[in-house]
Amino acid sequence: MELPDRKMRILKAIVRNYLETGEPVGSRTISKLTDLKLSSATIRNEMADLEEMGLITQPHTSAGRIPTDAGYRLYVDDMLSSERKELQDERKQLLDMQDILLERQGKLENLLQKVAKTLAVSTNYASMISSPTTRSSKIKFIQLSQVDPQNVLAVIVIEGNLIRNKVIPVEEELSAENMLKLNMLLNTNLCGLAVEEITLGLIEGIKRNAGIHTAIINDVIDAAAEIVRSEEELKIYTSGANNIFKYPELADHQRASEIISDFEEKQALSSIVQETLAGEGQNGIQVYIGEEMPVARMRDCSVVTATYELGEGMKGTIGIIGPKRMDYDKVVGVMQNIMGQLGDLYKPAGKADAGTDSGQAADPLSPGQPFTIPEIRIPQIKRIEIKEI
Amino acid sequence: MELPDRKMRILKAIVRNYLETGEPVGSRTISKLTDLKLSSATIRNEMADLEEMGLITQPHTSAGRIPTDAGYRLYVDDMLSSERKELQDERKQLLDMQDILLERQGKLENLLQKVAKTLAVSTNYASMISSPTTRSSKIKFIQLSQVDPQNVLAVIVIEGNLIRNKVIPVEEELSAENMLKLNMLLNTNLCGLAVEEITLGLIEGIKRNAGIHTAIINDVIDAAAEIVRSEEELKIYTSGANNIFKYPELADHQRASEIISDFEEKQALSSIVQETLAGEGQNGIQVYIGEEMPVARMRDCSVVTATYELGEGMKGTIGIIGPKRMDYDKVVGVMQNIMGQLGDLYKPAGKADAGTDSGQAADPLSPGQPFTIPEIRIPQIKRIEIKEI
DNA sequence: ATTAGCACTCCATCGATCCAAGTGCTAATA
DNA sequence: TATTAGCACTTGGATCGATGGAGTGCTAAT
Repeated sequence: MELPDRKMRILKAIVRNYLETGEPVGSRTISKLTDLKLSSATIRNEMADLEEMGLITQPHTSAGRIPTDAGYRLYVDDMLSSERKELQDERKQLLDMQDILLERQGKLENLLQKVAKTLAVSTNYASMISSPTTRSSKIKFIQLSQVDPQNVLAVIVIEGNLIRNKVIPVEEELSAENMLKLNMLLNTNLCGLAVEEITLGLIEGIKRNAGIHTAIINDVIDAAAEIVRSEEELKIYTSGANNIFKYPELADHQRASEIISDFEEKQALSSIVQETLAGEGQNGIQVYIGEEMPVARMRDCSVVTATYELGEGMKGTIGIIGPKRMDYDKVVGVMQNIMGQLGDLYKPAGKADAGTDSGQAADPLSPGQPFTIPEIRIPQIKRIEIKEI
Repeated sequence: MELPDRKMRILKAIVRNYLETGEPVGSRTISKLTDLKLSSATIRNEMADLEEMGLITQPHTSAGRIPTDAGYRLYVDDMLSSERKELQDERKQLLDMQDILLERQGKLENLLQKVAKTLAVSTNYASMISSPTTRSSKIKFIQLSQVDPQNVLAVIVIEGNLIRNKVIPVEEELSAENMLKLNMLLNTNLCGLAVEEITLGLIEGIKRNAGIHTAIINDVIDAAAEIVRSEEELKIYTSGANNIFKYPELADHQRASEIISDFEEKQALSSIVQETLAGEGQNGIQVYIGEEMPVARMRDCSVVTATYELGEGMKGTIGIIGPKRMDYDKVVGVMQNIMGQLGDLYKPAGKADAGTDSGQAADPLSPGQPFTIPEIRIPQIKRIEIKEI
C-alpha cells in the first residue's frame, strides 16, 4: 500500500503518539506534534481520509483516533524496511548491561532464563525464548555403562556439548566385554552424524552388525537410538508476564487471565515459535499484530519474534509479547541486540573459570573455548581385555 | 485457645459460609444456617463476643462479619486436629484421576509439572511443587570420559537414578589409562556415600591417593566433586497462577501482578519451600494464613504446604496458594491424596514398558522395578589393556 | 437466657447533570 | 484549490445526591 508522504507522516505521528499514551489522539495534538505546519482542521481532513482507508479508527464518535491493525502493519513495515540508524545507538546503549548478563553460564537453561528476563526488564513487555533445536547437530560421543545390574546408563553428547541421558532398564546384566563392543559399535556408526540422519533403517543395520545377538543388546540399541532420535522437546522460558498489567487494555480479568494462562501452559507460545521458525521475516524479525496472531486468545496482543542462532543448526526463537500499541522500534532494537549477543556466544571467548555450576542439564558453553567442535572422533578404545587384579 | 462449643459452632458456620460466598455473613444467615435453633438476635450477641476476641471482624459498621486471620487459624487447627472422616471419601474420589495422571513418566520434571497441574485443576487455586532434595541420597555411579581432546564428560548417577552431568574443559587430553584409573578411584571412594558426606577433606584425600599427580587430574577431581557437592538447585514447578483471578480479593491489578510475578520468579516460593522443609506440621501439612505467610507480598493469601517423600531422603514440598478464604478442608484432602500417591511411586510397580522418553534430565522412575536400589557396587572394570586392532 | 422490635449506619446503585475533548461541516482566506 | 477559523454537535467520564437494602446494637418483653 502506497501512501502520500503527508498522510504517511500523519499516520506515523498518530501511531507514535498512541504508543506512548495509550489514549486516542486528536487532530490538535498531531497539529502541534508534527513539523508540517498544518492546522488541526487540515489534519482532521487527512484523518478522515486515513479512516476511510481503514488505517485508523475512532473508539467512539467524539474521540480521537487510534490505529487499526492495518495501520500498525503499515507503520511496522515502514520501520522494518527503512534503515534504522537509531538502532545502532540503542544497541550500543544496551551492550553494557548485556555484557554483564551474558557472562559465561554453566547451563543453557539458566542462560535462556536470564535472556528472557533481560528482555522483559528492558522492554517492559512479556518475553519468551525457546530452547534451540538440535535436529541438525552432530553426535559427538555416545557412552553406555552398567550402573547397576538392572540399569544401563546411556549418555549422548551432541555438538555444542549438549547432553542427553537416560537410564535404560535391562532384564539381565551385560558382560563388560559386550558393553564395550556395544559402545564401539554405536560410536563408530553414529558419531559425526546429525541427529536427523539417524533413521530406523540405520539402526536396523547396526543391529545386524552387532555380531552379538541377544534381545538385551537389541533393546539397548533401540533405547539408545530412541534417545538420539527423540524429538527434542521444545522448552520455552518466559519472563515478565506480569508486565501486561502495565497496559490497561490487557489488564482486565478476562484477558489477563488468558494471557497468564497461556504463559504458564507454554502450549500457545510453542505454536508461535513454530510459526516463527517456519517463515523467515526481514532481518530475521517477524511481527504479528492483533488478528495476525497465530494464537486466537491473544488477538489483543502483538508479538515480535526473531530467530537466534547459537551454533550451526541450533536455532531458537525469542519473542516479545505486548499490547498492540507496543513500542515496535525499541523492541526491534533490543531484539537485534540480543540476537547479536547470542550469535556471538559461540565465537571464541576469553578464558573463563571452570564454572562451579552443574546439574541435570548440559553445559552448552564450554568456558574458555570455541563453541563449535573441531572434528568428530571416535573414543580411543581400540580393544579391551579384562583381567582380575 | 478454648472456645465454648456454641461459639465455636457459630465461628465455624461463619467461616464456612464466607469461604463459599466471599461475602460478609450476617447474623440472620447464621441463624438459618446452623441447627442450633437460635434467633438472629442471639447470634448477634455471640458475634459481638467473637469480634471482641478478635476472631471475626466487620469490614464496615453495617456489614456482616468476616473471619480474621486468628479466626481462620482456629478453624484450621480444629480441622487438622480432628479426625477427618470425609477425607477418606475425597481420597477415593480422586484416585481414578490420579491413577491416570501418575502413570510412569520418563522424566521427573514432567511428573512434577503434571502433579502441579493436577493440584491446580482440582482445587482451583494456584499450586507449586518443588523438586526433591537429594542431599542425603547416595552416589551410585560415577563416570568420566574423554569426549574430545578438550573436554571431559562427567556423569554422576545418584540414588533414584537421578543423573547429573557436566562437561569439564581440560588443557590436555588424558591418557586412556589415566582416565580409567581416575574412574576407579572416584567410584571406589565415593560410591555409596551420601551427597552430603562428600567433604573437602575427603576430596583432598582422594587427590593424595590418586597416585598420578598432574594438575589436570586434580582439576578433574575437583570438578567432579563440585558436581556432586554442588547445592542442587531447588527447582519449582507451578501451575494455575491464573486461578487467582477467580477470587476478586486477589484479582485487582496490584495484587495480581505481585502474585504472578512471585510465581514467575520462583524466588518467593522457594522461601516457602524452605520454611516448610524446616518445620514439620501435623500430618506433615502446614498452613500459613495471611500475616503468617513467609512472603510479605503474599500477605493477602494463604498457603497450604506439605512435604512429600519420594525415596529415602528425597523430600520435596507441594503447596497450594489461594485467598485466605480458601477451602481448607478440600485442599488438605487433595494434598494428603497427592502425598500418598507420590509416596507410593517408589514402591514396586507393575511391569512397564521401556519408556520412549528421554532428554537432558534424568529418569527417576526406573520403569518396572523398585525405586530404591538394592546395593551399591563399583563398576566391574578391573584392569584394562589397550591394543590396536 | 432468649427474642422481638426499632432506630441507626453505611455502602452500593441509579439517574441526572455537567464538562472536556474531539469531530464534521461551513464559510472565509491565501 | 488547499488551508484555516469558527461553531454546533456528540459522547463518554466524572461528579453529586437521593434511595434502599442489609446489617447492627440496644432496649424491653418474654
